[in-house]
Amino acid sequence: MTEPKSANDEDGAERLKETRGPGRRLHGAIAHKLGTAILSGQYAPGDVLSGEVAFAEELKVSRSAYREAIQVLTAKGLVASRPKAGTRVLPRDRWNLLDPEVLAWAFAGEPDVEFVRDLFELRAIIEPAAARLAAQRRDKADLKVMKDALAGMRRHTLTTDAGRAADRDFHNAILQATRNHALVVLSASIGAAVHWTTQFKQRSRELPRNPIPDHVRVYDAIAAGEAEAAAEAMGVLVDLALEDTRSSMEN
Amino acid sequence: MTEPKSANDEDGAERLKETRGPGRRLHGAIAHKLGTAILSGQYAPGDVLSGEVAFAEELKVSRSAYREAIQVLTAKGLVASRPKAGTRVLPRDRWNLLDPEVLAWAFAGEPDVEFVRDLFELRAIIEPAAARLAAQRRDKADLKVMKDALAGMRRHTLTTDAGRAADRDFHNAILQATRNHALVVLSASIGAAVHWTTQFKQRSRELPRNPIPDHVRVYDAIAAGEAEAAAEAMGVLVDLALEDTRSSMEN
DNA sequence: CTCCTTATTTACTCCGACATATTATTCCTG
DNA sequence: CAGGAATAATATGTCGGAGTAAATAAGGAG
Repeated sequence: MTEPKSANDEDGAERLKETRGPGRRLHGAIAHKLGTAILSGQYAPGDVLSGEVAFAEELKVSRSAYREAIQVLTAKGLVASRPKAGTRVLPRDRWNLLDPEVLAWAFAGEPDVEFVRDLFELRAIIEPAAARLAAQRRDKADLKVMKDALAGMRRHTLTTDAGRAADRDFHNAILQATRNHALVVLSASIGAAVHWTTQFKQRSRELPRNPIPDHVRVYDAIAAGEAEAAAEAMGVLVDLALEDTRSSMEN
Repeated sequence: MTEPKSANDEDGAERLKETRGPGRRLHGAIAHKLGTAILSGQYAPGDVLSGEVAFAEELKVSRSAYREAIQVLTAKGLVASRPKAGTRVLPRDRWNLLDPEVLAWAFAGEPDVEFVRDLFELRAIIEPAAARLAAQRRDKADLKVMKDALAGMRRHTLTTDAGRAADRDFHNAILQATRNHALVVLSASIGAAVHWTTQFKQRSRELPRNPIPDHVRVYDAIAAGEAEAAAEAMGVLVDLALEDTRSSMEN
């Protein structure tokens, strides 16, 4: 028996260590644990977390580690803490949902259907506009990156991690080609969102449709410098992706 | 002389306390100090900050406070620290520029012209699309909030804080009416950005143009449920705002 | 000479106890 | 009953030391 003698006491601590690895610090693990708990609705907005000392010793960690984790959550707008009042979960609209890490926490459990819809709606706004700008501003280097990414998608298909990475690279390259730093940053968030949703998509079943032609159409329009065509092709692409995801979430 | 005896040593510490107030914790002040330093280019990506102990005692704060500040910066993607290697400033595209606090830091010093342009380009993408959705989904309560905000803008004008707050409320109400949580969250970032840019705008001179009619046009279209008209009116509004800001930044 | 292994050193990481500051609550006074 | 002062609860800030991970340098094998 390598198990701890008092399974009940060490329960929280054990679960914590599972999510620890190289480069993954202790406070990071705590933040992850609390973050997913909040995002999954285990703590509702307005709820107050049990005191610093109590929580720290329940998790078998020092107060410092716990506090640093709380600072992370505070920085992402999930909680706020004041003396005497305790640490409260903030209302949802204060949450930094576009933060890649928060996004990851949101999709750690069962993803919220509503939120996925919202995310796709955001993609449907951003990406066609980005494609339009990319068609106007891309240079040869951008096109090469996109082309390579397309090749990667063809080679690996979206059922593999490598394939999904290539997909992300493709969308990333488009954002990059807009020469707009704000959009590039958004790409990190949207990329993460796409990653989680497509991964979710894979869970239920194989894709019935080949996504490559849609991507090629977008690429061709951008390469030709046809802004409106690029925007339209990207709009179609996002719509189809939404359809696929929706249908796979319903059953 | 109320100055400290050893001006040199306490320099950093003094500057720190200036930014401290009620609700503003020590580590928050440190994060603000370092955040603005990074955003202003005082530390370039790749630079390594002087060690934990050294920095902490230079600022006359405990290592714990310093560490908590670093965790905040880490959470926002500005820095990363590893044993032996030290704490390094990450490349710009890892920065969470859409985080309201990061945005505030970015505009704490002289705003970067390029970045302002990018931000307006993002507004020009998001807000018309948001207006389109709002026209389709708004209810009576949404319209009332917008109407009140418009009244507030008329009463106070954009030269006052109250007027700018009303402006923000108006744009916020539109985002809210989209019923899209992801967009609402973005509004926090964009709202902050608009706040900083308009504040910057005021610095140089009075506004030559009355912004109210543009806003009324948007409101009317949304109230009438005319999606395309709302999108177009909002597009005009953002374009004009960009023009105003651009002209005031050039001199 | 090059590459891999090992040792060392350096800086972050985590700890826990102590002192302080803040504020929600309570209770007292007018 | 209302307002304000005392109280208690809780987070905030401090300190210094032990632990740990990783970059660099030294040493050995091929």
